[in-house]
Amino acid sequence: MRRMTARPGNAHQARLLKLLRDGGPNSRAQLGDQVDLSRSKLAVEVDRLLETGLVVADGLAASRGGRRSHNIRLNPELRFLGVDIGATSVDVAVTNAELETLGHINHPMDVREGPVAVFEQVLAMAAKLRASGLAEGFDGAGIGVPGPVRFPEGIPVAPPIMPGWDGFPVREALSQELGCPVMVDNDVNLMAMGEQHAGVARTVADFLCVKIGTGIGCGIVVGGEVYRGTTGSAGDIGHIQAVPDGRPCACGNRGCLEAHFSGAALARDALEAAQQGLSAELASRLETNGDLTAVDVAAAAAAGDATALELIREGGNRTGQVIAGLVSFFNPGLVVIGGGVTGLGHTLLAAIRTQVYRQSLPLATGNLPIVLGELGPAAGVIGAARLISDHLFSPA
Amino acid sequence: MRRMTARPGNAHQARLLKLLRDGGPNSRAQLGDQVDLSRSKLAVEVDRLLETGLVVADGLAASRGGRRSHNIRLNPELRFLGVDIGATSVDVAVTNAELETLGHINHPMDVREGPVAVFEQVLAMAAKLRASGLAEGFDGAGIGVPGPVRFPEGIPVAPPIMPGWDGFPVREALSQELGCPVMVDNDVNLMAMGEQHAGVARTVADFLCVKIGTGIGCGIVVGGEVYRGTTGSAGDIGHIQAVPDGRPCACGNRGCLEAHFSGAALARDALEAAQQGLSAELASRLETNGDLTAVDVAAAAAAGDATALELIREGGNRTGQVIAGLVSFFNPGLVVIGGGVTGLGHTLLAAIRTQVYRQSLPLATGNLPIVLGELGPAAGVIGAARLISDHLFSPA
DNA sequence: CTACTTTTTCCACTCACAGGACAAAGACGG
DNA sequence: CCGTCTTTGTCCTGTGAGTGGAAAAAGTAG
Repeated sequence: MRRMTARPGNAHQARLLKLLRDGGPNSRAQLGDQVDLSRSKLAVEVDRLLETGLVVADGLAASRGGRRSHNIRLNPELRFLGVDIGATSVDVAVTNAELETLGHINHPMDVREGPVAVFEQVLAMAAKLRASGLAEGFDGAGIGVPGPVRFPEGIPVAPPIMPGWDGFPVREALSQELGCPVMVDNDVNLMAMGEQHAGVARTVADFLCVKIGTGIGCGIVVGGEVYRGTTGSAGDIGHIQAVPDGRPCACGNRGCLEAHFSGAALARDALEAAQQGLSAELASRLETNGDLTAVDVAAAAAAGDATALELIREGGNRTGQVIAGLVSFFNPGLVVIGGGVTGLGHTLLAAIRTQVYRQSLPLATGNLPIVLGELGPAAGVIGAARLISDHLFSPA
Repeated sequence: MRRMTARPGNAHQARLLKLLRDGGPNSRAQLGDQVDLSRSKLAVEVDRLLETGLVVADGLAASRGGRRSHNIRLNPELRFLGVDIGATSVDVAVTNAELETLGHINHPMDVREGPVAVFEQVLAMAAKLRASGLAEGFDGAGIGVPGPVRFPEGIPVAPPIMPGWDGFPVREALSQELGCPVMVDNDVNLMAMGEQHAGVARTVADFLCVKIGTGIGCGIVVGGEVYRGTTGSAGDIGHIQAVPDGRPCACGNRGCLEAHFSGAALARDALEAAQQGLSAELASRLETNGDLTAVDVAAAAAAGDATALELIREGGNRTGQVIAGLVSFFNPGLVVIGGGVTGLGHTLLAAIRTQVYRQSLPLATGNLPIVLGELGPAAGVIGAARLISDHLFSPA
């Protein structure tokens, strides 16, 4: 098919598109219940949307007691590409316009290989998804990168863990290659959008989404909108001091949260423990794999290894301490914990909760859920699809 | 005069009122340059505003080369009352509709005496201002209280330093007494609004406003709007842990920022130092006054007293450390330092700056001014007037 | 006094939208 | 099977907001 290029012509159409995206097929009458428009006006706007091809008829709706109505839905042939570039792997997914994941693949890849190599990989993965019949082309793509982004231009700025990406015109380059509109954002922000769209944060206006992976970041949502800060580096909590005069960090300071707890720090601590003979479990895993990662620590903890549990608990305490500060400051309605270390599960969560509930004031914590993300590795790509759909479903 | 009760009838009128508030008298043509409306539409809306009495004619404008235009301005008889209830004193000011302070008085008062006693004082001060001819009555009042507020209802919730205020219907009670609309907010938020309206933050959309007085709080402005959090306690940074296992705090924890640096903590430390004979300067002041406050420390520091300087420097370091974390998290475009301890001046500022610039990443600090508030004790009352004017100049 | 600007008013025209009337299509009871 | 009721979809007209051009009003500059 020819790719869609139409955009909503006004705010009403944008509203309707978003309702159809979030609510699935709907009759005109049901839409009318949700927007404050006269039936005539609604009919006009729906007709225009049908003309653009963004929306198509979709059979009869269930009867509500009288004349049955015809459903309409977003064009089922629309396809969005969601790309989540992590520090050590790339996730790519295809969704329809309702942001349902149709296919999702993951490939290990070091982001430090630079934008050219990474994009080659991303394009190959996109081609693979296309070849498997899930899409003939893409109507838009959202890209998440593990570092701060100058959002309007879609360009990474001074990303600490992505040497070689600074100033690279990601948005422009990928838009060219994919032949469709592209939006770029920090991967943590996308995770927050993902959990907001389809995960635990569906009903919350103000929340924090802490992602603990190779590094540590935090998505900030204010009034339902992602807050990115003055230079796009908001939520960069990995380098908040967690331990006075603590471990040296790559950033040049000491005691950064990231230096004490993150995928990388955890692997290092586990290796140390294994080598010092503190944990038979970890040592045997080291023997087998030749290396240790956060996954090994999670497995060891699941097997009841005391050292692994202690590592997780201590890391959780550190993280919880920082989050407690953020909770006092930001007073969110929800805190979501996600990222690669979600596998550490409830040991981690319990440690974080303990710190936050102990250190922050009751008014801020009284009704504050602290939960694990619901979507796991899909949060990023769903958030990416959501990002581009928000863009495309806004008036031009 | 009869008090104004009119409100703008639509968003255009609201926009015009705010332009006149912030820009002073303006001709229709000048207003036309700032709003995106046709001349005819503009004329209609201005006429309606003139009819309501909110706006009046104000002579001829300066020539711009052609026909001279007639200025219009907000009714100069409109009066707002700004009230800033601090922990240890009350500020009350009268402004006109352009938020220019016409009179400002301050009275020491302990907020712990409870809402009834405090309001008696506030009403007496308002009466005094009225009696001095500055106002015949008030068209609206903004109230700042030193604790979290459930904003829509204007009711303090669980305020730690204001026993007896929890759940007291401040908005309703004062509205009754003053006979005009009232809005209530946290005093720190009002300080932020004040600096935004008439101080250092005029051009910044996202900034933090740290107020160090008896306690420590932080106003958060996102996209030009004050962010209050889910339960109204956002910005409550006084109980963020600044020193692991540090001093015990009234909140039950240890090492809270407020326990280590605030007006109260500074007075306590100064007293200790004086009694231990570490500072002749402080000891002599203790002799004279029978007590020591932050003001004495400021004076001693200004006189070059090493102990006082050290106290300030250490407090600034602690505060700077916490602010550094907030800067990493929030990535503001500006940090304003204000409150009672502003008298500590550049010694304090230098200590804070050092910590922030050292601990936060360059991307966040690169272009980040950290400055003292410009308005001093007037910030709160101006912010209060701004709060109620924002409310009254919005469509009903 | 003349030519040119700027401001203000006036007016006709467009357009979005509401809301009623009516037709279409089904549910349901008899 | 038929008539009545309910819901849905379409048509149409009235209304009010708003635009933009023309012209009048009131200046400035030379």
